[in-house]
Amino acid sequence: MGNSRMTVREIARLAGVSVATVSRVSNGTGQVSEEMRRRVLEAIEKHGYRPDHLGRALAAGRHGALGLVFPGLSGPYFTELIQGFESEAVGSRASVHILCTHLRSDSDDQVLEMGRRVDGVAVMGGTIADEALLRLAGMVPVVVVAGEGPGDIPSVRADNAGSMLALTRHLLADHDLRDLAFVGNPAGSPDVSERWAAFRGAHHDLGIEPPNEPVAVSMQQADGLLAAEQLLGGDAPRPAGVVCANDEIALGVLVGALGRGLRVPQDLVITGFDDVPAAALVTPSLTTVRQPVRELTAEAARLILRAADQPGDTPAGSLVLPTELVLRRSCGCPAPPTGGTGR
Amino acid sequence: MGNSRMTVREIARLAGVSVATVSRVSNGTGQVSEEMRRRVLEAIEKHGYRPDHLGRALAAGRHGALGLVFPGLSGPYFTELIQGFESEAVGSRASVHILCTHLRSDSDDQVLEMGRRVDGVAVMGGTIADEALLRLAGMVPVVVVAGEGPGDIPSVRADNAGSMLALTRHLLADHDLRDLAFVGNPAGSPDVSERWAAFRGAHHDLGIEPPNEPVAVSMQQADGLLAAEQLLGGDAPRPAGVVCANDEIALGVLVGALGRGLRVPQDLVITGFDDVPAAALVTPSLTTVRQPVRELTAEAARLILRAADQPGDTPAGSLVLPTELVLRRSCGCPAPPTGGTGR
DNA sequence: TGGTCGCCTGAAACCGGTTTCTGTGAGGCA
DNA sequence: TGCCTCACAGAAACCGGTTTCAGGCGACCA
Repeated sequence: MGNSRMTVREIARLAGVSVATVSRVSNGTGQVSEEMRRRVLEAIEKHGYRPDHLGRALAAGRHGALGLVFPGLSGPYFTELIQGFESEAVGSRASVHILCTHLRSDSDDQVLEMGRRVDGVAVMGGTIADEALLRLAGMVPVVVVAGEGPGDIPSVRADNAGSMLALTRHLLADHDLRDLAFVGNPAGSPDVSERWAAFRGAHHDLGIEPPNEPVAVSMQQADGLLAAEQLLGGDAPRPAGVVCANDEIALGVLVGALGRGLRVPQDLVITGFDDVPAAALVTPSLTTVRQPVRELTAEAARLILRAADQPGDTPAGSLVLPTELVLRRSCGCPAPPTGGTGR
Repeated sequence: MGNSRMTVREIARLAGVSVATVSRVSNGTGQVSEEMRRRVLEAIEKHGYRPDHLGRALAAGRHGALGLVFPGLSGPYFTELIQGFESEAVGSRASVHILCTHLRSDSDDQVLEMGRRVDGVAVMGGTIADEALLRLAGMVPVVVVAGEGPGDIPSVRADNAGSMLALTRHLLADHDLRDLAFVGNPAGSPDVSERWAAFRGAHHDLGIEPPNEPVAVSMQQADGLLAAEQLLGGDAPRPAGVVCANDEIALGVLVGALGRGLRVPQDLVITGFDDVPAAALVTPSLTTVRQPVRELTAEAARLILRAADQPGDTPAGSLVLPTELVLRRSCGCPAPPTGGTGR
């Protein structure tokens, strides 16, 4: 028993019924007499039959699968994105296809190929060319996550600008800091681009000259350590504060600063973005911006599933999820009143 | 043009040929005259036809997809695993389905469902019940990654014991340390279980009494911070060294120790496992064990693809990839001679 | 000129399901 | 008793490809 080679016709033969009846029983659709149902269920049970996914998908005209495209996996941000997406998709009985485009020359082709295997795709902003994105959107529903798509492709993003504006203003105005550095590569992702723009914007609002160039590094802790080396290792005067594009970089800068004997925040202020779990636990705890990362892709999955269900529906436009400034010790603020974890 | 609703029959009608000819041309199989080929290619080009994946998969009896099952995503270790798998699979034109079983009650069912959608599955050790694993192996080729499967299911693992034995012996014998703590939950994964066993084994080999209990926490940096709190925060005498189940925990402990004003390695020795990029860059640089994480899943993908190609083939047995002890500053060793990154 | 061989083509079967459509028998009502 | 309705079962079409199989036709050979 339990052979997976069973087909609906084989079960029909064994149960002495037609394939239509087997299909009806196994799907719970249509009218089937008690006697027939019993015979079919018995045969199904006895031989461990489970309908083949391909046959079913072909007949239904839908794959029962969702795609997720991202540049490459780096750090907790991406794992949260994946888990948010996966959780929502599996909840709707859809499987999840992933595609890392990073360092792959034919990624646009790969994405189009994915478009023929799934019912819809979520694409991280800035991952593939606009032209490929538009062609993809011509085959299946597409949602851009953490970025904006061309045309009327809907998107789900976090409010980068609002909180980064508030954070930078807090450092400049409330803590009266000057000479802030920004660590992160605006060309690397739409998110960082928005954060860098808001960082500069806050300076301009207050009539302060912002730095001309960011310290353009990638988004992992190791990159933060490299940035620390660059900012703190030489003979150049060190900045008063380092605004990092994400928490991982910030943790790297923090470790680099502590390893050099600097006191944070007295000698150097450091801030992050994302509010990863470690941010609340390091000493000093990290001032950062909390964003609903999982919710980003979960919402994208919901949009895709809805669009796949109702082909004629109009795209949902762009959705911006709120973020929240989380003030902790590393910017010079006193420890939060209770517990101090901020979570 | 470019309508994705085109079918092989439609193209055949437009080109004035049979569906068999269209299929032959689009696949490059069989013999087709130049004239026919030209007409078919013209129609394909003109209408942007690309064969539907479901129909093709159904006819071929293979999905062109591989599955990867893991408990949940935490940290760089898992992202490396995914990327190793994805890279190898996409290179063979197979798409990648992922499934996070973490905190999901029906994960065994989900895994079996995945078994009907892919040509083979790689499952992280300790992720699903043995019984479900055996049933899955009855439907498609299965490889266990970082662990051992029941029955004769092949597996790909890193040599945890060898390097952890060497590392612990190094701390006990070469640095003459006593009272080492182990941070990590052996019940959480086969990897940690093996490392904990080897940690104790090295003690026994040298006639030293190991600690009875590990500091059982999860595998992320935040958990290392919690472990630091537990080990260094109270009034109890602090250990001479902390052997961590992975680098992330170790970095957490390191940050916790530095944040408390301790000097590493003078006041406290810390070691990790994995050799993540940040390990070489922190101050002090982290003594750890390098393991070929991407290679683990890449090898698993290759095994699966091979098994899917040759159904009668015997399973490959278990494969143990070598690991390497990387001695840096955090155990008390002098800085490596050149550059010091160890990479 | 007749026979054989080989190249090329298309009709049809097949992969494994779902769904429509037709038909049959039983039961209710006049 | 005759007619109508309704519940239920099965044959067949369908989803979109691939592949087998049989046959047509031209070339080559005797």
